[in-house]
Amino acid sequence: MLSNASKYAIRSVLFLAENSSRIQKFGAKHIATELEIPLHFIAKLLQQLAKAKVISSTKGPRGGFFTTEKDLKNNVCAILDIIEMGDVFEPCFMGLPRCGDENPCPVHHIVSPFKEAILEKFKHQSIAAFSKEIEEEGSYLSLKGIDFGNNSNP
Amino acid sequence: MLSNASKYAIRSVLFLAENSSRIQKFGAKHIATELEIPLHFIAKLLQQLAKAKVISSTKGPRGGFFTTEKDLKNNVCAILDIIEMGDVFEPCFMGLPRCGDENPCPVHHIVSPFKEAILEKFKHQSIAAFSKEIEEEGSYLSLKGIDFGNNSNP
DNA sequence: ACATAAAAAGATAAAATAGTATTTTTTCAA
DNA sequence: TTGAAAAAATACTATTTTATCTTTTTATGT
Repeated sequence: MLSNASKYAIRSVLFLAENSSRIQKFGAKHIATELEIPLHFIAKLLQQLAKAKVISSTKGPRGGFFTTEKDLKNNVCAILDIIEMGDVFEPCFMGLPRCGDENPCPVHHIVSPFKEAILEKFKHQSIAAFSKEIEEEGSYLSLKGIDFGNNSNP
Repeated sequence: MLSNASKYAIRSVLFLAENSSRIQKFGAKHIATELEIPLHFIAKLLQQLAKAKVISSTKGPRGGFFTTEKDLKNNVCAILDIIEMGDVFEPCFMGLPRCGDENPCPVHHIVSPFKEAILEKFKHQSIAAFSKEIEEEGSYLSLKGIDFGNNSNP
């Protein structure tokens, strides 16, 4: 549903939202290491996002990527608009050309509410709010180096 | 989430479930036209499915693909097992390597119930039952030639 | 001014997915 | 028993996605 590019981009922006500021920037290398994603791949994505003003960046020594208050007013869809072309959630799960409420595919009534829920979040919830929710919920952008000590895998 | 190959395969099998029998077979060409999918592509997929005994086929004149009572006892996951490699629904929506209930990604609690619902259907509902449901619900495998007469597009 | 750190830009390569074409084999029916 | 219809098998091409590498530009601290 989401391409790797989108997943990487979203996680990176949310990472910046949680950790960066005008005086606390992060290089592509740092982000790549932190989120365990390919350096050059994420670098290009971050550049696209910066160019489109979804995030901010400065060149040179002590430069890097960061988010401003204004950046945080964006939502996840703003990211997807840059990375993907066309609506990611538009196409029918079963591949029917004109699947919709009136002429549904066999799983339309299962897929449709899910799409709405995720779209609601991505479209109407600011990056700032999304980021805050992540903290409150205790969910993760990266599991790097985290050992939850579940003895299921010795 | 599903590849085009999977979507084509599922729709084709459900089409056969609804329309075919031991004495009513369909050639790849017919199915391709009916479901508006590429002929040679679906032909290859149908061959794979027939080889794996998910559907049946006979060569020669009056031959074609069809489903037997036994075939209909399969479920959609049997199709996916042939076409895709690895679990289609396993990977995390956000791309976290070990996302799960204990260490969730930021959208885990939205995605998880959806995956369970669709997996329940694909895993535990027979093709026969799926097909029956399609008839009862009035949902579609193809919208070819169907004009719903909504005046939104004149 | 100069060396350096970092982003920006561009070129290219590898892999996966999607789709096409051709040939061979099987089977039915005349 | 032979011709044709259809699946089966094989080989190939194209496109998209993913990933890497190289060079250029910009800003900063000394």
